[in-house]
Parts: sequence; structure tokens; C-alpha cells
Amino acid sequence: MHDTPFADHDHSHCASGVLGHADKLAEEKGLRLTPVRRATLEILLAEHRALGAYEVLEQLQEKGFGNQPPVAYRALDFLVENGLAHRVQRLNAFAACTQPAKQHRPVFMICKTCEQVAEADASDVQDALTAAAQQADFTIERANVEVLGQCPTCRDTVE
Amino acid sequence: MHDTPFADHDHSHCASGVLGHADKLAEEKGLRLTPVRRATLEILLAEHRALGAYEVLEQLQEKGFGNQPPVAYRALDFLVENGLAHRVQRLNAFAACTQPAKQHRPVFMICKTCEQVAEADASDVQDALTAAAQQADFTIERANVEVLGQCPTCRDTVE
DNA sequence: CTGTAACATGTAATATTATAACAAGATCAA
DNA sequence: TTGATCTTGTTATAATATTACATGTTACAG
Repeated sequence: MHDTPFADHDHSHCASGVLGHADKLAEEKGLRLTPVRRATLEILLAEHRALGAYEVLEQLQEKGFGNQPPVAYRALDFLVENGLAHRVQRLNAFAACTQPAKQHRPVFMICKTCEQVAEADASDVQDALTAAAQQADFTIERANVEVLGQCPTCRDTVE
Repeated sequence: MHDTPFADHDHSHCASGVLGHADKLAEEKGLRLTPVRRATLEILLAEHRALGAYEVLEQLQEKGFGNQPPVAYRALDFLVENGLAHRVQRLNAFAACTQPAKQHRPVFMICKTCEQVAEADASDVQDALTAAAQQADFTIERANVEVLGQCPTCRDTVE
């Protein structure tokens, strides 16, 4: 019904699709999707949750990569710069991009109960933002829209 | 022309208005706008810029208040909870609310050059967000909309 | 092939942001 | 004035993020 990660879905398919896209992108654009970077993306893709850099670092370490913060931050920055992941400001955390194919300006919906993060494609929001900025004569470079609340599953479970 | 802080305005008037509102609010609602809290608000009001907690702390210290982080964080939290200030996630920083009278769901426009922060009143954005959330069956509790870019002054100066 | 420039990784050290925990003081109602 | 509640001060520490530099890898020009 709803195509957000909140809804049931075949997650291994969803995750491998993103990885596949990343590989294709690397080939096409000459991006260097090195082992650490690919591993970092895999770690993020394991859940639809935003992971802190240190959480990622710990898992990288287990996989045999370096164990100092820059290892994680660099890989995460690479993914974010290339549209394969997003930073969730509210949580000081990172989530894999679920729509890396589309060029999009996502709205993040963060469930405060299960901590899952979904990207909604909300071009209306972006249009409204553009209009608001124009009114103030402000030039937008980057917009960050994050919404905190409850996903359908958690809401229905609690109530 | 534009009534954002980016435009020229009588700042001392703008700041004292907010302080006045805070005093009124304290009286009406029984809020305890203690010396540290009021001083913190004054510090934020001195500029239309978001200040880090430690920047605020330093100024509080100069005014004779405690010099440990909780002093600043507690006062800032109080102001945020009572709608007298906002937290700017993008900057891990805090800005005085410029519209404390209106109940509003602001959009923040952050100039990456001069670091000034303006609140735009963008009910269209909020409406679009509400609609997007509804589509995903997500319940919004708090929305955080931040836009990074350039204010008219900085853009026109650079170019 | 080699030398070299550009990019990537590992690691140590440190900076920045934020919170927990507890003692001491202030405020207010009964 | 006593206790309940809130506020402040202070110590200590946690969580997040960056700088700097050494080493290694890749690509590609010659």
C-alpha cells in the first residue's frame, strides 16, 4: 500500500538493489566504491535505521577495517556526497539512501519509537520551501527536512 | 520590504520586543524567567545568529554565572521548551525566537556566509509536510525544516 | 614499465558538543 | 518552619567530530 520502509517489504531485495545501484554508479561515474565504503553502505543497509558514526565504526572494526573515527566518517562522507546515504541531523546519524536512482530532495520521517527512518518523496514540500525562500530573497543551496513522530506500526502497537 | 532579520531593521527594538514578550509570558503563565535564563535570552538576542552552547556559556560566565556546560544547556533547554528560542540542528546551535507571540512552525533559513538565521513563516511548507506524512500514514510530532544558503546581503556582496 | 600526482587508508591526538549525578540554595505552599 | 519542588553550581564523563601526519594504492603521462 505505502511504499515506505515502514511497510512490510522484501528487505534483502531492497538492500541488494541499492548496492547494485551503487556498483553501477561506481562503474559509470568512476566512483571508487572501495571495500570500506561498500562495507559501510552494507552496514547502513542492514536496517532502515539511522546509525551513529561510532556504531558504524564498531561494525567496520569487526569486519577488519580500522578502528579510529576517521575511518567511519570518511566512508560516510563519501556515501553522502555521492547520494548513497543521508545524514539525519536530528539524530547525528546516517541512513542509507533508499532511492539513490532518483535525484530527489527527501523528507525524512523518523519514528521516535522504533527509530526507523523513511524517505518520503515530497516535491510539494520542496516547492513550498522554494516559494518561501523567494519571498525572503534567500538562495537555497541545501534543504533539510526532518519530521519526528511515529510510524504506523509503532502507533498501532502502542494504542 | 521583506520582514526577515536579513533586511535592515531596528534591532534593539526587535530584541527588546522579544524580551518584553518573555517577561509577559513569565507573569501570565507562571514561568520562572530567572536571571540566568533571562541573560541567556539576551545573549541570543544580541545577534540574529545561532550560538553554540559553549559560546553562550562563555558569555554567561562573563556575566558572573556558572561556567559549566549544564548552566548553558539548562537555560537553553528552558527557552526552547517555552518557545523563546529554537535549536538549529544543522549548526548544533541555538537562536532566539523572533516571533514568540505567534504560535508558529518555523522554517529556518541559515546563511552559510554570515551565519545569520531567519525564521520564515511557511505554513505552505507545513501543509505539504502534513500531506506527505498522511500518505505514509506517519504521525508528525515535531517538524524540523532548515535551509542552508545565502541571504540577500551576502549574495549581493560576493557577486 | 617507472615516476609522480592524486586519492585513500591507518592511526594518534585532540576538539567540540552534550549529559549524568549529586550537593547546595531558593521558592512556595501548608 | 517544614517539606516538596524547582533551580543552580560543580564534578566528572560520555558522545560526536576533526586535524594532522604517515603510509599505501591507483592511475596515467612519459
